[in-house]
Amino acid sequence: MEETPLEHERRAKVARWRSEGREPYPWSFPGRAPTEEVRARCATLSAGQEAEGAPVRVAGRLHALRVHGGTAFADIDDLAGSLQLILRADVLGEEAYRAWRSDLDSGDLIGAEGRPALSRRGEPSLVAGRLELLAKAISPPPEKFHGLQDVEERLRRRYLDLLSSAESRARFRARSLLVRETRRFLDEAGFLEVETSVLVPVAGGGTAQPFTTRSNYLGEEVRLRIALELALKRLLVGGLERVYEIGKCFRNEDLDVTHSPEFTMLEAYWAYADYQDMKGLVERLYARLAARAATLLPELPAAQEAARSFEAGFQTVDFVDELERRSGISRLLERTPAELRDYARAAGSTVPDDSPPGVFLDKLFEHHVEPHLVRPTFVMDYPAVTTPLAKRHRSRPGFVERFEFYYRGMELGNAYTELNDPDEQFRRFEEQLNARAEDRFVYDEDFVQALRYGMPPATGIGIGVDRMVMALTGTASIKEVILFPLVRTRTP
RNA sequence: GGGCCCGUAGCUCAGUCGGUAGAGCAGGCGGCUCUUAACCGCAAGGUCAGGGGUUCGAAUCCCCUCGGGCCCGCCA
Repeated sequence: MEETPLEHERRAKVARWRSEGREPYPWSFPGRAPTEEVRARCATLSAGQEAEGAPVRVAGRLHALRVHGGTAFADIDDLAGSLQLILRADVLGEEAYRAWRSDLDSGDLIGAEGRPALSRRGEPSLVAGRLELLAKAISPPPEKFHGLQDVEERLRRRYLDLLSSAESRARFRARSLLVRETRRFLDEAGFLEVETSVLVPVAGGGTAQPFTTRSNYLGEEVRLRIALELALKRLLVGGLERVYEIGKCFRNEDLDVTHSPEFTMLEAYWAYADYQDMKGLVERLYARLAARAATLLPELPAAQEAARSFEAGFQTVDFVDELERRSGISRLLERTPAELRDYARAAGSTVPDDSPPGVFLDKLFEHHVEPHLVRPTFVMDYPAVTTPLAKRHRSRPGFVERFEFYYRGMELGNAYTELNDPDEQFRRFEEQLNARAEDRFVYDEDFVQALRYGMPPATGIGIGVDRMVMALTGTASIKEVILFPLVRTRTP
């Protein structure tokens, strides 16, 4: 690996430390308190005052070092905050002070022990009586003020993004805690978390292109799942009644601001309930998550706004009514497929002529309605044509019991009253097979077999976890909520 | 798949009409005991993404390649 002159300089410092018998990469730093705690202890001090009592130990990454002759100010970052260390020649000793002043580089991980104090200018600080190098950084961190601006570098080397951006750390921490909150919510509602297979013989539950690979053991081609649906419904047949899974799904398609080939899906299935029950569950889940995000990210306007929006509750619109209203096209359901296709074309879609009519309706909806679904919105009751896994509507012929929900023009999830009639399921799969010239859709025979044993009436939902985090943290691109998004391998 | 844009020092960015490479931060040396994007002085740091072409002369113009971004299309 190439070494820059800066790195050479830092490596020389490591060598010097070692030659003096000091370890630049020690094993631990016990008894360390979060910087937050020191800041809290400073709250009762007045400017220039030092706290009484036992010294405190803190550790973190050196972010800036301001040297003023016999005093130096060092800012360190840890997970949740940052803290100024005050290094003084008269506290550390002249010789030690001089050594630290020249040995420390930004990016170094250091530990300090000392007393909390407010600086004369009122900055919460720790007056360091002892310092320890915990890990020497050979490569310098990104520029301290602007941070890492290069989008490519941020994605390829996420550690640099995280170590230089408190905002990025806060976003990914929020993601983790929101997922934890989701689990807590579903656990409390009596759902059982399960893990089903990522490697499957048939990638069902959608029509997206799967990734394929090969099992040496089986000597067969296997696929990465594109959805969780068919596995979880089998568990309903098996009597697990309320199940959910949060896990990676894979679709061999393009990456854009709302799609990633590898993404995290939450699906939940609830026996003896229908899509109206699921609507209530979604409303309660999002109210809770948005409130949580708002407290996690108090300085983020988008998080505060999301909390207000979801607390106010969802509006409910009807798919066909809303589409007719927004597009100005009347009697949509009486239109011929050719008419619908022409409307879709006029809306800028290039769908093939032989697409099923439901596809045209979806395109029209995407174009005319989706951008307007800014506040939390349930879109209810879809025409049956594009939804082979949902149950027919109890009172509207030609419709299925399905809703999607939206926020800020982005689809966040999709729910049905689940189809559990094995014969009708078989027919719907057949229709889907016939509707497509290319055999992208392989139907899952064993799933129909499972339904023959009886699946309880149930509702189910799929929620894109990445999009959920985007919505609640006000993040515009899915790549910014995925730690290591898929990027092309660099060829030298 | 189509269109537009970007790639210059470790990082953040300038670079005019084609005239031979600039700043800030970081790093080095020196100064400074309350700064917080600290400050002041000195010195150093370049495969201008890569390759080819036009030209007396290319970071700059043209072509190709690589990587990335945005928009459109496709992906229920």
